[in-house]
Amino acid sequence: MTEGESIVAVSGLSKLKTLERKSTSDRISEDLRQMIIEGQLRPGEQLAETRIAELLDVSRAPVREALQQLVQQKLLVASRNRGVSVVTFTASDIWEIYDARCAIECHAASRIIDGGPGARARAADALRVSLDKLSVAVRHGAHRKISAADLDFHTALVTAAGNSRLADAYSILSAQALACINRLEIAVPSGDELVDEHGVLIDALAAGEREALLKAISDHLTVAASHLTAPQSQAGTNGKPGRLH
Amino acid sequence: MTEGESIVAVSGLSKLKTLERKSTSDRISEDLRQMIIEGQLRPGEQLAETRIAELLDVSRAPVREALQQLVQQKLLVASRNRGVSVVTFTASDIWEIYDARCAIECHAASRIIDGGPGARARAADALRVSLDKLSVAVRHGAHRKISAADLDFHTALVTAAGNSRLADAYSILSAQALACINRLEIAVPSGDELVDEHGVLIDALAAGEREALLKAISDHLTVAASHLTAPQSQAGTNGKPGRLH
DNA sequence: ATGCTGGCGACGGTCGACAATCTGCAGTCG
DNA sequence: CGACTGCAGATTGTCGACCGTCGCCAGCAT
Repeated sequence: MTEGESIVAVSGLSKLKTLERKSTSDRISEDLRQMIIEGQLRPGEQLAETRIAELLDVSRAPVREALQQLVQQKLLVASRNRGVSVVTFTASDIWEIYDARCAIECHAASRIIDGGPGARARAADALRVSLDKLSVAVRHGAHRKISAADLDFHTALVTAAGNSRLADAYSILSAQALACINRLEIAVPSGDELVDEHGVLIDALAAGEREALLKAISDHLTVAASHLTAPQSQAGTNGKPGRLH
Repeated sequence: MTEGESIVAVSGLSKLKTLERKSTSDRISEDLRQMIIEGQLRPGEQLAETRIAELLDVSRAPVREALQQLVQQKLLVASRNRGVSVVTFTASDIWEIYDARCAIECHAASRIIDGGPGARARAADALRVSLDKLSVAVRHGAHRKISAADLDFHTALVTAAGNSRLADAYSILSAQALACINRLEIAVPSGDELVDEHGVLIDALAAGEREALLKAISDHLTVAASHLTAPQSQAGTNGKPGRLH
């Protein structure tokens, strides 16, 4: 009160400020989301409310809310009176996801450039931090870590545009893309190549080269989608059809 | 079975195929959504689960699910242990919504043009149908009808791109935009002008003029956002701040 | 007079139980 | 022998009730 500083802050008690401020349903939702994204749940697998509830030793109500959240995030699909099951992605789903990502990322990048040199520099700095984490993950070698860092980079790009609604829409697409990637254990073409590709994006952004940046993002996503839709390395060049898993 | 035609279809019973296939929570959600969109609920108004439940003579469970859906659609905001309240839009919210709409609509338009002359023609036809409805609404004169028809036109544009995820993301933005428009009973600058502006979009689309189309969409949305954020006609030219309602 | 503390009312979060619905299989009729 | 009908099991949809938490306000101490 007296100096604009809370008494909690000056007495060093701020560390216990957050004592589990999450509802049960949110925790369940986040845990399940992570399991789906990391591919620990098979596509099409039925998730019975009762089973999850007694597995977690909670009532069905919070489980139900959690499942509903994930349905709205398009990670689960619900059938009336038949419960929910883990989403199954077709090749056209993947194209949709990456096309939508392209829409949001390109617009975000364009808006950052519109923001002037200062905004460009700030965004580039933030992206460099994400890129460092990505390169660390690449060196470490864990698939899940790499893909997560990859998507974090792109999320950072969208976040830098400062439009929370764009970021919200992107987070849904990001989760779906991660689920796709992690389900088919595709080795990234080359870890270093992945880092380089993202580095190119940062350079174009920092330089303010709009057209080059937009094309780089678009190409980057198109290539990624291609790898996901023709993964078996010898399955031929069938573009659209083919169900994954 | 025998000829690929269901016996239901050939016996003319298809009309009763859908007999109220909606869950209670979905009906509640849609009704509330409509009320919020049409501005029948004041911004910031508290919505107590108990009150709604006994008002509709149902249990709290389906009401709770409906409210959660609307929270995820960003039409309600939830505070822990304090229930939900109708969303309040600030001027920066409006800019966010219209910026995000611009991202999705421009990308959709671009993809339609990518689809070639056939796709352009189909999309233009669909949009002309929406434009007819809009002009009818304009002649009829009801504000709510006009704004709804306006958004339907843009939704048709996004739908024509054939990306369901893009369409889903757009529907959330569309609802928010409608809520903004209907809350402040802005008379559209001129009904005919509104129709003309959309007609220009169709022409550019049919002609396949990508750059002109993208610019037209962007300008169209920017102008609309400007009208929403400086509505009082004498409130000065303060761009960003200012809380609506 | 001002700030803290305790009680009070209200609301959401969670729970266990009942009812409606769907799926699969067995039984039966043509 | 095939197809329709009815039953059984399981799961979801819905309900009423309890408990913890939050915001407000009166009362008290300073």
